[in-house]
Amino acid sequence: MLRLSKLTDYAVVVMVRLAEVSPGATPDVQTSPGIAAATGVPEPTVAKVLKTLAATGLVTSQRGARGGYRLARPLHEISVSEVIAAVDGPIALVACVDGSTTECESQGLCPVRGRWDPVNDALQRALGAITLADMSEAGVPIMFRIPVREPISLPAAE
Amino acid sequence: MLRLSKLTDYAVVVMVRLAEVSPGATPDVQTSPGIAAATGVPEPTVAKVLKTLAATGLVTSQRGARGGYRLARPLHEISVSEVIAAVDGPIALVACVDGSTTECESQGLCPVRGRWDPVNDALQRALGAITLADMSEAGVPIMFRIPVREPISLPAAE
DNA sequence: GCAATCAGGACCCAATCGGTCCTGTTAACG
DNA sequence: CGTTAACAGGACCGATTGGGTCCTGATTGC
Repeated sequence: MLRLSKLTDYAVVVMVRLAEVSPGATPDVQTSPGIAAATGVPEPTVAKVLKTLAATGLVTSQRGARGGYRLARPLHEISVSEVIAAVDGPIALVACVDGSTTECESQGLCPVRGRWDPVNDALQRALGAITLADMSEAGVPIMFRIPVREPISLPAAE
Repeated sequence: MLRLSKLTDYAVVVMVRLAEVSPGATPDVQTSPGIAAATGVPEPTVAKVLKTLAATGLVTSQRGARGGYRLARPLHEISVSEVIAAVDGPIALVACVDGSTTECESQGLCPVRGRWDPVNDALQRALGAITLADMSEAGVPIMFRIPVREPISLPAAE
């Protein structure tokens, strides 16, 4: 596998979307329904992702009426590994990473006890070197981006 | 997550074990039950992993009586990414990697369409640079290794 | 010919993820 | 001051997939 969850994908989509707001705009925050409408991701899922991201500090929230979410840092300062860690938990390739010595039933027999650590480390460095800005800019023509203002409440048909 | 399956872990254990045989030894192959006894991994699981590895060419098999398995290449020529790809399928972080344009329901809206590609590439390079030899040597004192000869049928108690 | 061993399935159970919903709590606006 | 809009933080369920076992062949050495 090594296939990460859709939630992480959604998180990237949402955060990139979150960056599409002028710093001095009147509502400098965006609401869950608004982002859902703009990205096509179901509202409850967007809300769930946003709450998770807010809990880990990658985005900041404004409660109450006229509230919403805002990026805690610019895109180019947020690495992919941070997003993955926030949504999917710590990046660990295998169950017996460290500690948990009681877990492995084949205690002294397991020839690779803790050997995944360098692999995890390499992975961490590779993912830490890529920022959301790298995933956002280029690749997708600007014409495909939905403008921020106007939540464009989608008709029920679709 | 990004937590890969136990099968991959077992595959590494089994292959490292497979390397613990002298090139000119009388039985230069090892059987599934023998490896299972030496590593502590359940026999059926070992057999399953071995069959998968044989199907992808990472190990070669000798059928019939006195048969068994043998590493196709030395440990230091087998990268972690190969093992992962063999057991868990191709390394792809997200469902919509390429092709499968019909999959994404939020077609033109998805701002990161195909943006995971550089991430996957970085991952591939990171994992491709680490070989099984890197995971085998050091870290585990040689005294913990079970000698190859003598399958030491474990007592039922433990 | 017999026995040991791999090959390649089918199969089931459990864990986990994806997704939805409900009930607070907060804060702006009239 | 009340109402409303929006986040917070759960519980909850269904579907998918992985982990693991087992069974029936095919092959080869003795």
